[in-house]
Amino acid sequence: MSLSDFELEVMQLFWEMNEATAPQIHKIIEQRRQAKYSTVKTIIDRLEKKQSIKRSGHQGRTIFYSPITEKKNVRTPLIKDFIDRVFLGKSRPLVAHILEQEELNLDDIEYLESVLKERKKDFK
Amino acid sequence: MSLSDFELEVMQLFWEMNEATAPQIHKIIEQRRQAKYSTVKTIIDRLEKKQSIKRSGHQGRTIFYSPITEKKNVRTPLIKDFIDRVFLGKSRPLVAHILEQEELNLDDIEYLESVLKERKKDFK
DNA sequence: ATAATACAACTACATATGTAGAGATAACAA
DNA sequence: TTGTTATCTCTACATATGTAGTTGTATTAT
Repeated sequence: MSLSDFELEVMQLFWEMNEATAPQIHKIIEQRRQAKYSTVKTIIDRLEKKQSIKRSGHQGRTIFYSPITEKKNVRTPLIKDFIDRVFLGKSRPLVAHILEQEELNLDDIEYLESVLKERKKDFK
Repeated sequence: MSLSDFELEVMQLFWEMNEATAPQIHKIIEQRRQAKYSTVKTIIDRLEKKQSIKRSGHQGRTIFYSPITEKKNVRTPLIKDFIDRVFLGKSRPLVAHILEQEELNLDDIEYLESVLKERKKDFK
């Protein structure tokens, strides 16, 4: 089941925190932009219905949730879809764009060089 | 104005063809999946309303449309949004994923190596 | 000239999504 | 113990999107 932008934003928090309550998530989102508690809770309810998170405990009435879906399993199809939609399935121009335009420090560059070198071995 | 998936798919065709009619676009989409003419025409109408394409001529009643928005100007913010949404703004893990997982031939790899080498010069 | 066809223009509708209010009640504070 | 607060649950609603039907008429074919 695919996730909406807001749902993905909340999932990122669950992946980071591993376990969190709706009030906790709300407080974090609130620092980023205006959002009512009930809005955030609705997103969490939808994530639960989509089986991306599950109830993992509670303190009093307050429910703790934890991720079910793994980050990697969400990201991988998103990347493929994105490349298909925006770059007609060709990853090279996307990578080229990022390497040329997006923020990368020397460490990033050297790391990516090593990844490429590794990948190159398959062809020799 | 952002484009939906379907709108983007149609824009890709306009970028490729530079000028096209609704029936032409419909015939192409139809080869990919089931889609009525009126569905495709609705998307084209929405692209026109969003000022992504404009009427560039006609033959009889048949209208020719051409892109207004450039591919690059649509792609660039999409890439940034994607990295923000899916990778919390960090491009390195996205690139690493693609370099490791997505299809690349030797030519792609050598090209990307050269891009990296070029980019590296900024740091020296 | 008339019938058939193709296309444009308009309207409609279900679903997903972002957004939030209202009501109930458990937990807490005085 | 009783009022206050925090939290859950349920409901609602506007907009974007994918999908398509209908109608009118210009164009084409016979």
